[in-house]
Amino acid sequence: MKTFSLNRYLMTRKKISAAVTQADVAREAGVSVVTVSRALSEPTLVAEDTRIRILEAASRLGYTPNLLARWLSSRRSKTIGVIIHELDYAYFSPIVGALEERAKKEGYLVVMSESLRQVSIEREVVERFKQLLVSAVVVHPSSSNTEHLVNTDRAGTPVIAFARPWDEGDSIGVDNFEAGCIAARFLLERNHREVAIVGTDSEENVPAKMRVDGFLKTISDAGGAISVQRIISVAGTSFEDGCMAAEELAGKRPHAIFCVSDRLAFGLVNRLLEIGVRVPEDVAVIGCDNLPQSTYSQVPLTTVELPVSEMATLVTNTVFDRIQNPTRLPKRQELLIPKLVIRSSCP
Amino acid sequence: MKTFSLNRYLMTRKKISAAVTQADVAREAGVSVVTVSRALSEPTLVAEDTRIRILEAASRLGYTPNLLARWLSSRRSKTIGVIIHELDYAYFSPIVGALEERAKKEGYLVVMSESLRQVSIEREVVERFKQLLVSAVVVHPSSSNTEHLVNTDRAGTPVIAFARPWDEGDSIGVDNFEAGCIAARFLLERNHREVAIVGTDSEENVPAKMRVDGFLKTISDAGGAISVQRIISVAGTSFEDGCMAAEELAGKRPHAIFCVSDRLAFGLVNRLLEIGVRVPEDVAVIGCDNLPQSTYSQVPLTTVELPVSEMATLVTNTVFDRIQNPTRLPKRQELLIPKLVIRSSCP
DNA sequence: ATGAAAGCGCTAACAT
DNA sequence: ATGTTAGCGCTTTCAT
Repeated sequence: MKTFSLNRYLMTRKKISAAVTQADVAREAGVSVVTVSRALSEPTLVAEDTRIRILEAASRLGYTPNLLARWLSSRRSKTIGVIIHELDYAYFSPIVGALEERAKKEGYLVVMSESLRQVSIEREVVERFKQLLVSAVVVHPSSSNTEHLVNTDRAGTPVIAFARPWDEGDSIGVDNFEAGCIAARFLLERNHREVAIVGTDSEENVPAKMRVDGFLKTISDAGGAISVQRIISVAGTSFEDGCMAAEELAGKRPHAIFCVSDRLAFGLVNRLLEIGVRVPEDVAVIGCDNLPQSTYSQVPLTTVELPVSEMATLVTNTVFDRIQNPTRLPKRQELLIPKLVIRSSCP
Repeated sequence: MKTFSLNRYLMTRKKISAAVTQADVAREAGVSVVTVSRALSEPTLVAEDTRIRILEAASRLGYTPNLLARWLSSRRSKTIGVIIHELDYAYFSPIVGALEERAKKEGYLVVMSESLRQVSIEREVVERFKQLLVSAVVVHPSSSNTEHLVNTDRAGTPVIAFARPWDEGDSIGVDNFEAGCIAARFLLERNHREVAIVGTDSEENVPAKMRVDGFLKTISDAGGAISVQRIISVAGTSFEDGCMAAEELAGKRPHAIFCVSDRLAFGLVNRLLEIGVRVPEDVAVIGCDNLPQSTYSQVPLTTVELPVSEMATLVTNTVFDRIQNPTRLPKRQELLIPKLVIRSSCP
């Protein structure tokens, strides 16, 4: 009794239902398993007529490939692991979208996970991705601690960072310093005299710091044409944090306020209006990110737009370059330039 | 020469780096592979001291489990496939969040994919999930065509639908008819005489239709206290669709407008304001969904809130009930009741 | 162009 | 409590 039929025999006895395998198809088509495998993966290696016979047999039996088996024997899974900060941070979604679209074409699966901006979680997720033998990791780093990313990359799994520049590997970043400069230049241009900044305490939020730095630099370069009345630091960059900032600023008002993120600006504007401070009549507000909601937030937001769709394309291309062409050599380092979007909050 | 060492020998020659396997750990710890496997998966089956020895050996060698192998031999992958409409539809994110949290605890991986509201894509994704041997599929169905879901469920992979009721399987739905009733009752209460509805053409959007039906039913039950001046149908439920609706409604204005989705309402309000129609002074607007942005949209939106966090809990529990307890018997059918949230767009 | 043999790294079934 | 044996379903040599 051959192994194969013994197997089937046992299954029948135990009423285990098993999926149709390449072995079944092979028998049905009168060829060997290898030929079936090839007909499916490397069609050119199989004669036209055998291939057709196999494909027919496969569909007749309702064959479904087993990805786990496929991936295990080829020693890597056709998956791309993506790590984002949070799901409802709409900002990244075009990036994942572009990646998914390309992945679908190339037969890859995208596996997505949230880090909630915690390195510890990020590390765990990366670990899990490795166990899955992902072909590449795409990550929006949540801190400057990137040892685990460097190690993973060195160990042979390409890691591509986005949004936040990363010196030691492929990175499609944004020039956050320049973002701050752009905001400041605009306020100078519009002749706002006294301004305030709403930034964040969070040690790990380097991008936010860079934005503040760029802003301050531009202002100091302008030599006293404008003065920074206050710099407020709130705990995070959420809507609620923005509300808190409003409380602090309601008293002696600057002419304009620069928020290091749009969400912060949404909260700020919301609370200011509640308190009875008009935007932009009493105080102008400028944000940074250009989230989709910025168009129709309470007061449509003037903001510095991050070039997300450009990032989406670059990230996607870089990922597949690395997968298909595993030369370890030059790391890709992009630093995209943001651009101003003028709406009513700071006309 | 044992297979094992031959293997290593070849790898060395060819400079292939391979991961540390249980076999390596077994040798290091002086036990068999099975014992290693057990020490890792079923610790109670292994003596305290051997277990410790194995764990030490594992960490000394830097062992990482291979999920593909694990899943292949156990004939199912510890993954949960999730299908949502679109990534930037913030609405579902608490559901995925709750699922991920629980999944992490139980050692499962969440694999997420977008259907873009197309059945064809939904079908493809389900197919791919099956090939992955997912333990369960969680889906926000994009149409009433659910054959593929029924089949998958029957074939032994539990399928749990959310947001949209689904008769033939587990479903954690929302009472969309009641949502429409709630909106209508509120308008009646506030004595709006002439109202309009912004709905959608899209054949497949049954939830939207139900909302309209509930709305109309309540109004006709009220016997002429209120009249529906117009029912506008736009192509989808996006911001842009809402803008189009505004164009049509700007002329002869109703007292209040019910939009079957918040995004529609955002677009509507945005365009109305641009045209010079004030909300709520000239016309009141009520939406449906209660997206996070509704709090700080141009005019904070009065809307009918879908009980998302309740859904999140129910979905998560149902999923793991099914996974851990694969009795085919009674399907879970929940229909959650929405509730009104009053903000300024319709005070 | 096709096939036979040998694994991929792990778990399950059955001993002991 | 531990080991032996036999796969999981596929791909990858290496022959033919």
